[in-house]
Amino acid sequence: MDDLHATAAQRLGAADLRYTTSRRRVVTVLADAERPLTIPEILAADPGLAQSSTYRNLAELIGARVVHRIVSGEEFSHYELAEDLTAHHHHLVCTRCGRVEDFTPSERLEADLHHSLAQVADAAGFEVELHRLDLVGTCAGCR
Amino acid sequence: MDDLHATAAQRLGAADLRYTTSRRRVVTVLADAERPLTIPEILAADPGLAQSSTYRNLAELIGARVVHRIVSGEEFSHYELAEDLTAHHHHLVCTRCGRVEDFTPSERLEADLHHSLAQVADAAGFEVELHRLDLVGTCAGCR
DNA sequence: GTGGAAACGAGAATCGTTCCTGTTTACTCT
DNA sequence: AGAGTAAACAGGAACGATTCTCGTTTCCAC
Repeated sequence: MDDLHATAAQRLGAADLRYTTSRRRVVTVLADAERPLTIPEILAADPGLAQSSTYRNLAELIGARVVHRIVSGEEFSHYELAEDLTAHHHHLVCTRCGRVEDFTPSERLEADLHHSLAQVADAAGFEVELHRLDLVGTCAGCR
Repeated sequence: MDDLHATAAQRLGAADLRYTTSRRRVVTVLADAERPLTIPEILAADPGLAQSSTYRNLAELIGARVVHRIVSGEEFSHYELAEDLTAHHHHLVCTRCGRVEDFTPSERLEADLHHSLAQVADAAGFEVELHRLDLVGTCAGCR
């Protein structure tokens, strides 16, 4: 997890940005959570953080590919560490409470996906950056 | 396509809503487009539509499961007919221009997906409503 | 140390979307 | 047909998550 901060610092540095204390704190909050968090959740997890700075820092962390933003559609966006800092995974989005959880599909499905999607993209002349696979429904707590 | 309007009318009726002229016009615009449209695009396609009414009607059409909303994250949301009124498909989202295109994966991938996702959902106690699979990247026109 | 650029943070501004409200439309029941 | 009633309409005001502004503070290089 020391590793994580080293990587974050390096990626920010590559974009001529500093890995300041408040940016490190945002990254720490996201690393400690085991699911994507909203801005209010991030601020609640570390009350020392200022809202405006956190929005700005998240934007810069996203630009440096340290953080990823998930726009679920309802209310707040969710933020999590970039996939290559954790593990490739997808999301279970609850339409009742808005909560977002992570899940990892089987290796086999993931490999098939990659293969099939590459074909589709080629055919459309589309250059794939990433793929998103979300399950939308009702979580265990809301059923 | 007459069929489409009949289904729309029926679904609205089930929710005690009327299939009025302006709602029919919104549905017609979406049916004529071969990709998800934004509000400005819908209004441009039929200048007789009022913005506020269109937002409200889209919300009601969504509630009646006639229309589906895609929140891409940047600027406007995109709207399209519900999948069971067209065909099951997914999206190519361009990060440069914000355009959203449809694509249909192979039957086989789709079947595998269904199977694997059902397992994941069961394990998490999650009740799946639908799955979303998006390819995010750069479209042919922006490369 | 000192200069200058980057980052901070409180509040203002932005803008897609939703809400309010008076008017119009369209079914239903005589 | 005509009145009564509820839904739908449409213009504009309001909302709220996010972004911007700008004066202050921090940090790094020389």
